[in-house]
Amino acid sequence: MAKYYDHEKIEKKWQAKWEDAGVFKAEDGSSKPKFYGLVEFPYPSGAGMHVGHIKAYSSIEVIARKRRMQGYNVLFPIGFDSFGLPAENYAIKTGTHPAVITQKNIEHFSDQLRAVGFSFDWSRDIATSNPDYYKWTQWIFLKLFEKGLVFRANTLVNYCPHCKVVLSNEDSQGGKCDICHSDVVQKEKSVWYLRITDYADKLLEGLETVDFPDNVKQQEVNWIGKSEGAFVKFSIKDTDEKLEIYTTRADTLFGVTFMVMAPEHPLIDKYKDKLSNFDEVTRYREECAKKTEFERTQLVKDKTGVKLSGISAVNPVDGREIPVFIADYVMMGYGTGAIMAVPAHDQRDWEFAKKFGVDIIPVIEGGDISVEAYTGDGNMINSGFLNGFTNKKDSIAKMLEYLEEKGIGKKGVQYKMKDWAFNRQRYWGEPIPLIHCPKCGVVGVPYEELPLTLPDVENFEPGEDGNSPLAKIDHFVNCKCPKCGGDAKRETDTMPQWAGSSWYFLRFCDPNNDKAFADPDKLKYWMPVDWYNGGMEHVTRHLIYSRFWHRFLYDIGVVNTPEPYAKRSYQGLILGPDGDKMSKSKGNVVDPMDIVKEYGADTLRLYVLFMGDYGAATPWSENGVKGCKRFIDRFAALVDIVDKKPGDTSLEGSLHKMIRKVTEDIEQMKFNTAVAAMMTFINEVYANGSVTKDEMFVFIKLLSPFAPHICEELWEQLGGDGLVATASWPEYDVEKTVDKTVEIAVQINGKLRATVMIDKDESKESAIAKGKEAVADKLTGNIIKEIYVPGKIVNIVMK
RNA sequence: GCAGAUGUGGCGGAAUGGCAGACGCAGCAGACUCAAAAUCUGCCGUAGGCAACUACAUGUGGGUUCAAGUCCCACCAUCUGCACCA
Repeated sequence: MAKYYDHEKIEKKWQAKWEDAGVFKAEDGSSKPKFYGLVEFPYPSGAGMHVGHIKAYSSIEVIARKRRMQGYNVLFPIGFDSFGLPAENYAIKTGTHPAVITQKNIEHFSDQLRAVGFSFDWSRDIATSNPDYYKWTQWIFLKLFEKGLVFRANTLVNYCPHCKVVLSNEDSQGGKCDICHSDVVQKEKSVWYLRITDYADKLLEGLETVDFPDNVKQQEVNWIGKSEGAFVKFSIKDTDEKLEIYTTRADTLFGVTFMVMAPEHPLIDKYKDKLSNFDEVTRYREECAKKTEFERTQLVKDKTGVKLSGISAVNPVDGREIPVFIADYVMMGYGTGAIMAVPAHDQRDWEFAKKFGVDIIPVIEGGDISVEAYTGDGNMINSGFLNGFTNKKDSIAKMLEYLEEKGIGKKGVQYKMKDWAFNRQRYWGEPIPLIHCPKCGVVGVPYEELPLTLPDVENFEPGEDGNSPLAKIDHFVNCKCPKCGGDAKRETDTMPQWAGSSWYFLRFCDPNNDKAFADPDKLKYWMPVDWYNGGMEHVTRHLIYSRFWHRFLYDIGVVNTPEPYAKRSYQGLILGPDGDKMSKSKGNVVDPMDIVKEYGADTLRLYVLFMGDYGAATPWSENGVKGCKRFIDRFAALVDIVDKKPGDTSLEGSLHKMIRKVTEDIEQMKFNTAVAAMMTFINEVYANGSVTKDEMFVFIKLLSPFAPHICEELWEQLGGDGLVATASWPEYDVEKTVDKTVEIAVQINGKLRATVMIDKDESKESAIAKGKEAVADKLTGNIIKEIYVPGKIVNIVMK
């Protein structure tokens, strides 16, 4: 069909025309209604774009183009998340500065994005590694520091021995380093944290106000992992020490028969002199320290532990003396790092008690505790003042009342989410703007000195001691304390990859501002993001982090909405043609640029949206691509039959049905059925042998968000006004989407027996009569019931 | 273990409780061609039948209903996330 168009030529032609006309430029403060559509900006990797990018961007692309045609002032920006390890690793290997390779990759990526014809507003292009940008990342960090949300702690952290970096929980899911996938180990380190747990409740509450898919919300709720319970203090016999635990079942206190501390619990060293088996305890603790978190949690195995011989605890409600153990099934990182064990009603405690021969006292009636722990509801027994309570809500409330009255316990809340480990011992990231002064402690870099720029270095390799490469740059490290003027040293760690992307959507509102991260009026006009599409893999990372930063900025009064994203959607993975995840090692990676070259950008865009349910993982099919190409060719060839039958109105109903279907399906991200509706229409046009020019204009408009280049070309050929990109979205007439006569099914006892044509307004009686006539020979029994569903079905129930 | 999702032809997938399989791919047959590709036309869930038609079919087993892929109960399988969370 090359006789109709040359895709390479027309794509370049129209991309240039759009650029010249500036049709995708968002207008600040326009009186039109605004629409802010956002896609997750890419990390500009050397490999260039992946088909996954195309799918992720095409959805909001279609919506943005449709919104423009519907009269909205649309902000659809793009930029680059350009700090990160791959550029740095490449720099280590080749000696090229990360800034150089990053710039090259950004240009390459930009060219590719333009070649696909995405309607981004390129005038708002940003890069997180640009000092004009990270100046404001540092500014926000200093605000967090000022408000006490930055703290330093010496703790066990996730550490990747291969990358030589500290990782956040989010970056070490499953015990594997997110960057190199090697095993993460636990290491004692002094690290900077952001107090994201202070925002746990706000992040939970915010979820109730936004339009996110339920599974996305649920995953965030689980990740935050709020649990309500109580902190209870147990005395250690013959000492003044108290051992505090966290429990969600304070009402089972009478069933506590032992306690367990995490092997890392700091109190253990205090008991050194009292312990008769300190050597054994030490050996066990060393054993545990060697294990990775993965080994410790992933392998559900036999309970291990050691009894602390020589000390015992006292049950605060009945004074019973109970043994204390250390065991690695208790984690230092959750609650207080110690638990009260109720073996009768907790399976883990039950297993431990069986193995170590500890008493099991039931306090809730039910189950068979000789077989397993009973975790259901029941009457309280063996529980002093709680005896006779029948539901856990009441018994917990009563126990809490008692604990608070006696001063031995109080209500408490715990989260699974941990504070955000925020420093990396790496070069290619935002320098953390803090100064260590021997006199004043930690002091923030003064705002007027921002950006604190990355100094040039010779060697990008992290130090063997786990120090950042910046630590070797004396002129960077040595500085004066802004408070006292004395000699001081700069923090040499950099921020994690996630910092720059935690607020980039704000910068798009005003990307060139050098007085503020964005002008308040512009923020007020554009925010919140109306529709944000991205990957499921970012739900517990980027999405949480950016919501946290944004909420903080709201609390200090510099942004105007508590939540940054009004609506979130996600795309399903594109799998390789073999149905496996695309990966270089499997050799099943499809390069989108090969598709653009061979079939054209329009075909690629159409295919990624047509290939399947947008939210589901779908394998790539080259034949499917060809099918989309065939459709576009058939579409282009329609010019031959425009007005073949002048004044022909036979397609009117089909046309309005298509407008309706495409208009509605796009809003629900049902792109595959929207495209199918257009394919159905084109089949009808060819069957009809003619299409009017006005019908073609409508068809071109509907297809233009998906396949904009060929649509502009045909629009021009047929003499359309201006650009399709700025034409108005077609309206449909509901009346015209309804057929005057319809074929309905005639069933006997729910089974299809015939079909019959009736008028759309046919009366019930008449429809049933026509139905009966069609199946007259089969009406052999007594008719019990006759059902008519207007325009759908006649069902005759016979005995 | 917990949370969420999914299960429909050879494949990707459609179906506000109302004719299951839209649309696309692949396949088969035909037209055009010296031929192939491209293009066009027709067929295309399974079984039986020349056919009209009939029976069976949406992971399995029950149920509700005039009517179930869709709703309810139980189970199986797969995927994703979290996971000794006290």
